[in-house]
Amino acid sequence: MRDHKSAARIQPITDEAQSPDLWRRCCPSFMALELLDKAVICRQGDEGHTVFYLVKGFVKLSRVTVNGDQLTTAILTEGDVFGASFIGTTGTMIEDTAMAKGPIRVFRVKPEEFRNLVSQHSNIAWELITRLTSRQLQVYHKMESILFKEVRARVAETILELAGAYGKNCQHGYELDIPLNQSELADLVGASRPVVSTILNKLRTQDILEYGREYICIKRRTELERLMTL
Amino acid sequence: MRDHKSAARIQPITDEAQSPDLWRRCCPSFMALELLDKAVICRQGDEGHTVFYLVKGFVKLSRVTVNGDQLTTAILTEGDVFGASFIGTTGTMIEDTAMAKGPIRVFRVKPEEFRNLVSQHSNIAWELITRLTSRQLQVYHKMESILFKEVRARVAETILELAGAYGKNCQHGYELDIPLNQSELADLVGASRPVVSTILNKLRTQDILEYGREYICIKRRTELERLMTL
DNA sequence: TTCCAACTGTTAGCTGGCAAACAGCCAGAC
DNA sequence: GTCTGGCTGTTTGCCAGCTAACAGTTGGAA
Repeated sequence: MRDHKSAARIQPITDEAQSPDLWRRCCPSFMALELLDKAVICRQGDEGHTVFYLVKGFVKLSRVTVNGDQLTTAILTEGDVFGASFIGTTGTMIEDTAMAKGPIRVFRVKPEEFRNLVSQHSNIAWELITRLTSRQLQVYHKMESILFKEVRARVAETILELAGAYGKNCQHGYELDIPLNQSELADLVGASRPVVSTILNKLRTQDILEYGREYICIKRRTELERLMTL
Repeated sequence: MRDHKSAARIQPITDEAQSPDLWRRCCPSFMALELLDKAVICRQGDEGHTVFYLVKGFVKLSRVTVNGDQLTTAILTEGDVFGASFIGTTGTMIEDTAMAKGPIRVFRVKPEEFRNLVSQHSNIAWELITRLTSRQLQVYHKMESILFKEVRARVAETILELAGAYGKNCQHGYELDIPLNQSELADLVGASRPVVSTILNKLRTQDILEYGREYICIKRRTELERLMTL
């Protein structure tokens, strides 16, 4: 079984794309923002006349369906782009609410200007393309899991994925860098909160995980990995 | 409810990207292929040292999970790119088998050369970016449906989506251009074949659909649309 | 210090859809 | 023609996970 996820997730960003000067040159409307945890960057339903480039930190993309069901589509990292789905250049609606998880730094520009930037810097264009492609793969993989694995496996998978990309060592083992509570985890996994809660609890009694209100820590990784495959 | 899918799906392709000469200039390995229905273009598990650009026709991307479950990830149209997920430029595995649905025309090049092409033609780069982004949106939407809608609604949705993008008028109403049998539809919907079969049957007796071995035809679109929203 | 809001834990009952299994049907091969 | 393989139609259990509902916890605000 390939684990492209944990491997592919964090790619080094070309320094070029991080340089405010570069952006400023192409984009009159350029602005760098520093935001705090839980800040809402853009909201589902807004007219998408802005492109955001995440320079540092994590952003959660989530949506609410017409029936009020909650779903988290993705957790973004450094180098990801979101906001306007610059499809037709014309005002498309934003599909997901973007919220800072922990403090973040983002660049903000207008879509037309972003297009300029990309057109004039082929390596930024290429980076964007590879990123979009790998996000693509991730989503397909997640769909596969949702369709064919049971919630227990998906919880394990999701936690490992988060740990792989955004984890750091702590005293027990490996702690997630992202503050997530159980409902949020459930939304991310695509399952109901009660089920996720029970699963986590069982994992704790088995000494595989340790967790509290807003953190999760992996104690026995290999066990988790075993669970992942149903 | 927005129907970005049927709307956004078919975008006119810039003629530029269609020109073999242009490709030939950047890509020594360039080759244009004409393939017949059911031809396999690349196979899940292959080393991905080729990029394909679909010039004309439809391509089905599907995969088999470790447990043998079948899943169709996408149906591609003119202008879509597939094959190597040119993430790390290095040999990544291909995740989905690509099969021609009906006769097709594709361009084939090496990933490095494709990168050249894209770097030297910013509007091709941009087109690719917008396409990837809109495919992104579609997948998220599909995930949402899988999680929160029942199979009946998903069947309706899928058929409408296919019709919107790839349909043409026929004597009864609106016929899908793509040859799909029930198992294939089931794989695309993310449901089991028996369930899909029963649903289709019921839709036929309700005079909403007409279908046969490899074709589907919508007779009462508005009814289908009503079903779509559960 | 107490109170409240937001989080976690747990149960009970219901149900959509799955797997398995089989029967009819059709189309092209021979 | 007739045979065979693949497609379609349908039924029967069965169960994972959902909703609803409630109880226990906890941490910060007042």
